[in-house]
Amino acid sequence: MEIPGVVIARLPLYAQALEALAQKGEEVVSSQRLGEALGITPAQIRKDLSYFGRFGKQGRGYNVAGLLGSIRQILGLDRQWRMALVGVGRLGRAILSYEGFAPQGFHIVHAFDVDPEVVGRKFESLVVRHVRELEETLAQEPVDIGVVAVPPEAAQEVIDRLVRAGVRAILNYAPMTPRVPPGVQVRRIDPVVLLETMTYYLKGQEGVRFLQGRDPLFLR
Amino acid sequence: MEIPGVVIARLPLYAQALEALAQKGEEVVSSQRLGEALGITPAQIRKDLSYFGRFGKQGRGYNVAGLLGSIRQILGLDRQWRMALVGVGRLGRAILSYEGFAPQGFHIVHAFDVDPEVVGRKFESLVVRHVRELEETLAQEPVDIGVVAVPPEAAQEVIDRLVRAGVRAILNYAPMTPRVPPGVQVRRIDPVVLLETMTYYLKGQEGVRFLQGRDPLFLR
DNA sequence: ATCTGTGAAGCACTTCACAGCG
DNA sequence: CGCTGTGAAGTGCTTCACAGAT
Repeated sequence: MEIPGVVIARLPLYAQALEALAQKGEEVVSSQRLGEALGITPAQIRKDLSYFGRFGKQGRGYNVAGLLGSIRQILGLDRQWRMALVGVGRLGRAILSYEGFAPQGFHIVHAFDVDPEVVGRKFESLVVRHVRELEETLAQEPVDIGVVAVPPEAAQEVIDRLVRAGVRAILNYAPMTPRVPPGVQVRRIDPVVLLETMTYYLKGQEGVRFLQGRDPLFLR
Repeated sequence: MEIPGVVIARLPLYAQALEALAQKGEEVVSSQRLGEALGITPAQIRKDLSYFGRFGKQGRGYNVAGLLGSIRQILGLDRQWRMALVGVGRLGRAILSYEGFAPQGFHIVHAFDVDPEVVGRKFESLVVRHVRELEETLAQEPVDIGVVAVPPEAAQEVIDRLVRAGVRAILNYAPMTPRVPPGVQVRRIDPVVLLETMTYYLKGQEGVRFLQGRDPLFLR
């Protein structure tokens, strides 16, 4: 059975909420309560989970730790993931020093740049290599995911090279839309694009405009 | 007429692509070509634009500069937007030094934190105030958008205070889902959540799994 | 001849509503 | 008796296909 992409996109939110519940010591949660925490209908949550199996107990709800474990396994978070960063400017350094990746099993194991000021320097115990060594490095020590933090003009070429080097997932911080072959995953991190989707609703001066229709998945 | 949220979410992508075309000196673009640049069908683009008016010339296409201007106006980007940052740790400082906001009309005009090490210090010519001064500061110099870069445990309270202070849009960098009253816009920036939506497709070991169904809007 | 704008059809996701189980 | 799991119904977005403009 083929699972809607939008369902996969919600699973990490479920996992995040379940982690918070687990940390509070909650052992059981109903689709009702989980839905309230996430602004998602209980029916949606039950339907989503039903794509993957039966995780709940009727009359009781879901075991928090158990469901969290199941979702993590579904998402492939029961292993470590290796990433290569390209672009070690201000943004790239912020990404390198972000402590949120490792606890979820994501590790930046290579960093590349073209700037002679940066190549050879060490950040967070990683020596920056020149981008020209990208293919060679990834051939010897492959990664699962490429993280792109270069200027938008350079991003397409970097992504092409990552893909040719076998990378099948790209986390793209550059403000542009890359072209990639089918089967290569791309996700965009672009705060300005998100801001621009909010100003539309703000501009109605104190107007009472709401988000219409289905919540388009930058859910909250 | 009420416009689907998903349509609003695509407009910034159209604007971004049009800016790139304008910079290349292109004067006219068809829905076909624009769609190819964005991985969106031409019909989708024409339908989206038709919600707001008739911007094209039959037989020719769209004037790049003209359409860009129209979209910017629709999104409310024909003015400046004031933002307040809460949380001036590593992430907050990276946000403060990000040069991508100003060119699109977004300006951080206040920065708040609770850490005595940080309060009173100056970053990018902004003096960090204590969060206890948030309400007073925003009463005197209001902002349109709140940017939240505090630890997840603190985020809900910060967002509550921003909303009570009149902020109706939140850009949330904290890895949690806040509850906000209806009419308040929230957008999430969470690289880990996006990574986790990719690992699902990666884990099928060289498997040929593709994203199914409608592209869930973290489009590329 | 080309490309837009759009009603209508198609399709995918969401919500309903209830059987069934603890 | 509460809550899950799930077919069926409902809804809204996407794509089609073509009239119409240049």
